[in-house]
Amino acid sequence: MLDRKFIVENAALVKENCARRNSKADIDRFVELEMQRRQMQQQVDELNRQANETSKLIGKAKTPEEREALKTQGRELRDQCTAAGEKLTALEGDIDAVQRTIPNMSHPQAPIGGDDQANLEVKKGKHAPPKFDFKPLDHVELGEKLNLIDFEAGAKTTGHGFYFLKNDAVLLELALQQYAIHLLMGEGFTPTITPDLARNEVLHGTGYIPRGPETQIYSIAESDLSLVATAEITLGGYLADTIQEEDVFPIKMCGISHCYRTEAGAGGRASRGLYRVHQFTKVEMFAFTLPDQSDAMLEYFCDLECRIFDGLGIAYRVVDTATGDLGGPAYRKYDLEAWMPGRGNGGEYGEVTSTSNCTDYQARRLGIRYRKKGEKGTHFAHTLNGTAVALSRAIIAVLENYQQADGTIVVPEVLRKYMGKDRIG
RNA sequence: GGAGAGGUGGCUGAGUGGUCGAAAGCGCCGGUUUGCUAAACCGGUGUACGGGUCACACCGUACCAUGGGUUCAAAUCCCAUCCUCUCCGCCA
Repeated sequence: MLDRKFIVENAALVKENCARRNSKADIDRFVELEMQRRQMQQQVDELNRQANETSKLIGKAKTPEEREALKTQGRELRDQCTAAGEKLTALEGDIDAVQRTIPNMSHPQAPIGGDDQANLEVKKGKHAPPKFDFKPLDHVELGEKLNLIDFEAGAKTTGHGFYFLKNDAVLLELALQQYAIHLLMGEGFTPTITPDLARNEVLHGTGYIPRGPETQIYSIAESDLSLVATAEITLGGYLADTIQEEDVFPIKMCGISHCYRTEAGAGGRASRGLYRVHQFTKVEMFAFTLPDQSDAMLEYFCDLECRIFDGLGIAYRVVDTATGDLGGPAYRKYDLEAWMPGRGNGGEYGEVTSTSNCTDYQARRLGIRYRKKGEKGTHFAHTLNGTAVALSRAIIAVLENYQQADGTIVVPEVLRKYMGKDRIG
């Protein structure tokens, strides 16, 4: 979330930003509520002060009569204070509700536009899309022919959008994980395997909203836990409510988790096969940085994502995400779209990874702060997240790009040592 | 799952109703002393919000796991929840 003081002092800028980001957040209402809250806070403080003063006098009262009179006065003051405090709490609740709908500010260079049509292609990968001298199949057909993916069984046991990976697809998934993790460890990331569930508070902190009408999140009944939609949630929560020393940054972590998404409202969108599923595995990168490090870290994350797909020998393009398509927490976001020969009519790019600089938007709610040497007070860290490999979509890209005329799949060079074979089928 | 113990500042750990934002020690920062380092000694050292200042200083309020309650007054008493530790059971 944004800083309350910042919103009040820069209401015009925040409004303008909301317009660019398709956000209907009511800034005027926020400012009005916030002014009321400040006033009420002062009132509560003042009443508290008087009540405290009175309490101290009771200890020093000389006569029982004086004592009783002071007690009565104290009781009245506390009652007033409680009443004012209740109003204050109510105001804070209202403010929070509005505040959390206000998106992050946007990078000045992020393309301005209402949706993904306005995304700006900024680069292409090293490899060109493959040319086939046969009609390429899509991953669903390939998965079925080679007995790699079983959607029917997934639907039977769990429901639409679930699947079993089988046989060499299992090795492929594990190989992709290993490939990504080894690469990231070589870059100084601390690898983790995170919990797949998180407290709702942590979800909120990272900008995810469980139990809303359009939530993407599965909640666990009778608890304050939800299944995570990405390890970004748990990794972001890792340093929640801590104050770090300035010199620990940047902190680079990565985490493997399962990711669960309800995909509410996604009906009708391109969603055949593994592309849009309710559960997949992902290797996620995450960084905590100082404010002046986050721009460079975003470029670095993007570069790593490119290296991972260049290494796999898969064609892709990178787009700079338009303001209207940024979501809540991101200040700037790059998506990497890999070439998927089985998609659309004769192949299309499909999003496989995404990296965002969330500046202090998540850190503020999560309470991730740092202290500068020789300075009073604290500052909020910046957080960034990026997909190293989303396994479901990476598997689509590998299967479709590496299919051969004889129906087999060649295993990308970099995965062979992890798979122990160079061909599927 | 059962029984017990406990959650206090960066850490260890006192504190059982007002004089407590909280002793003491450690750590950390500054200083004195000193060939250097160490030791010793002196001083300082939480966070947030608001007021105040050019900026400091300073003032107010809140915070001793979390949420309620009792009381004029709660770290301290009561209730609930969460978490940690030990033992037993169970289990991968």
